[in-house]
Amino acid sequence: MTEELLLDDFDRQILRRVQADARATGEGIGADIGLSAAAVQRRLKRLRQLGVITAEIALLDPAAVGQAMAFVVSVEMERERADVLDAFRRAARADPNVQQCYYVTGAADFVLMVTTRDMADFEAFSRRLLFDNENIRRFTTNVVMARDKVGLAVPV
Amino acid sequence: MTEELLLDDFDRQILRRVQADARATGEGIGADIGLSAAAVQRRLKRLRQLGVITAEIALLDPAAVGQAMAFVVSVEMERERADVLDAFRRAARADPNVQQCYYVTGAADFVLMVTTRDMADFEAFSRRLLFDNENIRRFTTNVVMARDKVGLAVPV
DNA sequence: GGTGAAAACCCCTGATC
DNA sequence: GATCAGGGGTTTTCACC
Repeated sequence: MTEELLLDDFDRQILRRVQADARATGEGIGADIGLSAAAVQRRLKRLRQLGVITAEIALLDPAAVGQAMAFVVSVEMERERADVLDAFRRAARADPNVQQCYYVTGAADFVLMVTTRDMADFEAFSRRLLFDNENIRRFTTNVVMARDKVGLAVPV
Repeated sequence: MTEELLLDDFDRQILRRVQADARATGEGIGADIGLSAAAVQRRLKRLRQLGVITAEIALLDPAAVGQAMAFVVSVEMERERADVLDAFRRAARADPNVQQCYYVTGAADFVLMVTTRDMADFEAFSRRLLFDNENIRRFTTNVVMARDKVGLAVPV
């Protein structure tokens, strides 16, 4: 289990900041929270090494790169055998149209966030990952009409 | 509508790279795709100005900051009146435990990705946003047991 | 329009206190 | 944690295609 007690208030303020803007400078952050630029950088380095910061990435406007459509797909497997679940996991993980894959409790076994260029692209995707899969009992698709809030930021 | 034709192959390669690592240097990227560091930086600047790159952010390990639990919540509204939908939208957007909120077609009206510290935290959240809301007909919650793939990267 | 090369600038890094 | 010096990355300018 990862420890949370390794973070003090400065760390949390830094994390809040870089969660919104990974390009914020040590000097800018330090000026706001009352730390020198070097101290902020030292803490950032530590937070990366500890694995608290897992990645720093660029977010793209899906429409701008031609990925206009998004879908929420709930998948119910035929039976919950470990090898069957793992096989689906791997396939979902490897599929470029799958943005997110969650293994969940409840009626569904998996919930996927999928982005595609258009409807034809989604049909190709669903055939590839869903229809041609004997182990899937059923799946339901919700078409995303509006992405009201999209982020991976976590309250800290 | 945002145009996609403004991107050439160099742009797409750069986008692919920074989607995985926003701290990649212009020199490193340029070496891989056959461009000078300056050219890469020029293109990155343009991609930011065009809004193709909407943000550069740090991703945190939820467990490391004490946000161990995640939920997929499907919400069905009592009736689809624009003002009712907008009110829910705003509330979801403002809630720190709501990572993502999608307005969708199908049985559900909204799908939310929610993270919380623990079950008590989720109960407080659901009371706050869901139970105390006259306009919600019903909602279903799926507890996330494993985050198999989590990202916002888009195929480009 | 685009690029590559070099200088200036800024930021990060490491050593020292 | 702060300060300062050194190295590296980014940004700008410039000449060129």
